[in-house]
Amino acid sequence: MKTNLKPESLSPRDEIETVISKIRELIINRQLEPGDKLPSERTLSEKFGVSRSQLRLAIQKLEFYGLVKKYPKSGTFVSKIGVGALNSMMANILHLQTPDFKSLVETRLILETKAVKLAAVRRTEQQLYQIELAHEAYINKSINGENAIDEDLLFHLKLAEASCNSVINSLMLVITPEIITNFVTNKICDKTNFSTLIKEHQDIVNAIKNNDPDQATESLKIHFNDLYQYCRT
Amino acid sequence: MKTNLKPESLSPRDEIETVISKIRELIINRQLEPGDKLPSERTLSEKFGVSRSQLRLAIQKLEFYGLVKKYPKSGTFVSKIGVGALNSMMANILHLQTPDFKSLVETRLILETKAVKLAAVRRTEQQLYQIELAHEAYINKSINGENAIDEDLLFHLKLAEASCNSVINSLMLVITPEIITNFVTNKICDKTNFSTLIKEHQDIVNAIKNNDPDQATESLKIHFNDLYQYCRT
DNA sequence: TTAACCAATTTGGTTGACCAATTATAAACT
DNA sequence: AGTTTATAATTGGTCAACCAAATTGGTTAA
Repeated sequence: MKTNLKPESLSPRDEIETVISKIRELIINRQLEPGDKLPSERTLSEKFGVSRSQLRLAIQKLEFYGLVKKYPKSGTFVSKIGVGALNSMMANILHLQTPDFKSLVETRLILETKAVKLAAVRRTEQQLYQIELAHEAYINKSINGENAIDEDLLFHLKLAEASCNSVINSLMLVITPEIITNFVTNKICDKTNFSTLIKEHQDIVNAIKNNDPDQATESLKIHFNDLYQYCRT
Repeated sequence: MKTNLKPESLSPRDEIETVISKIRELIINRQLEPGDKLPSERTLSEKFGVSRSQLRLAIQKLEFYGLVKKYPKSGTFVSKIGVGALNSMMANILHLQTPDFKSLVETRLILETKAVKLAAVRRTEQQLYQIELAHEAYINKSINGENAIDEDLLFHLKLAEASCNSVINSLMLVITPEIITNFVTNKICDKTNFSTLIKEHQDIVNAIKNNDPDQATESLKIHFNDLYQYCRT
């Protein structure tokens, strides 16, 4: 039987969620409306019974999801979003699960498929050169029989850059490393031989060079065929 | 003529970028290899001439993009990604522009189009019910002539949830509020009358209900026709 | 009455000191 | 000599005090 001497003590992580829950209740109870200025950090930390640093972390998280907006030395304001949406989004944030590998891969496929399509239309000469450079580096490393996973990653990052869509590029930057690190453990790559992979890369490069978005999309789908299969299982 | 008495003083934002640049140089010069443990925060802050809090913020940013991994009370470690990729990603992070509105909308279209397609296949009965509930709320608010932008947003968030892809759902949560707030200023919505919008929503709901992914995709494209046009301009 | 200015207060941002968990080191016992 | 245990040093995490910018309210001069 646990004595549980300190029932009020929570881990910092839980404290952050507690703060978000409390702020959510304030909004639900209409004590805090969209557009309103939040009470000062000191006031809220005292009101919620947490330290100011923990409260700041909670607000930082809310700001990351765009639910509040901070103005330095001035105050923090609730975003001008409807109460229902605010409520739902906060519930989502509170229940956020750590992303599963399959969702990561699936999302990567979606984003990169669109990225190469856009790249074929929008790429600058400079970006095309960067892609070709990365492609050559991949070839040189690969023909020596060495593992060229680094060069492969770099090649795909350059594809995302050439989409000329800053959001796609950012999102790819966020989800790619997580995929790479899990890749090593899940052993999904190195199924085919390197010469096939080189040719698949070359097809993508050519399509982008020729400003052919449909061909670029098709070439990428072929290249990612294994990944597509994986997502269906 | 400016006297510039404190040439070394930078804004905190710039200090963070300075720290990332310095860490990047360490990696380029092979003084820090993938998988290595970084020097302690105190050591690095002294070495770089910044306060520990600023250094922590820089490392927090690197961790967000998956370039380093923190283990509490133990140390911070460089992710096991190739040097070339690390270098390129850090350069990307340093040059990250604040996302432009068109990229945001374009990415939202990509993600939500795929989300409804997946939702039509994977949605649970509970998720379908949530979507229908949000749809009815939208109708009830809309037929009174009131602005139902909140209910509309909620409806679309439920669609993303029903995709059963945690990453898509998270990304939608991140980019949606930013779009909404800019929507008000850019005045892209309220072009069509509410009865048309209700029917478009209804078509999406029906397609998801009937587990028809292609129809769901098509219905959403019709609904987002104005947005597609906007992205092409 | 109005506008401009100034001081006091409030704000988020920043810092150096402290904390507990972890790890490295060395001593001690078998 | 090898293993275990005790101890000291190092680590990232946390906190309360401090800082400068921004706001606010009142006062004064036009």
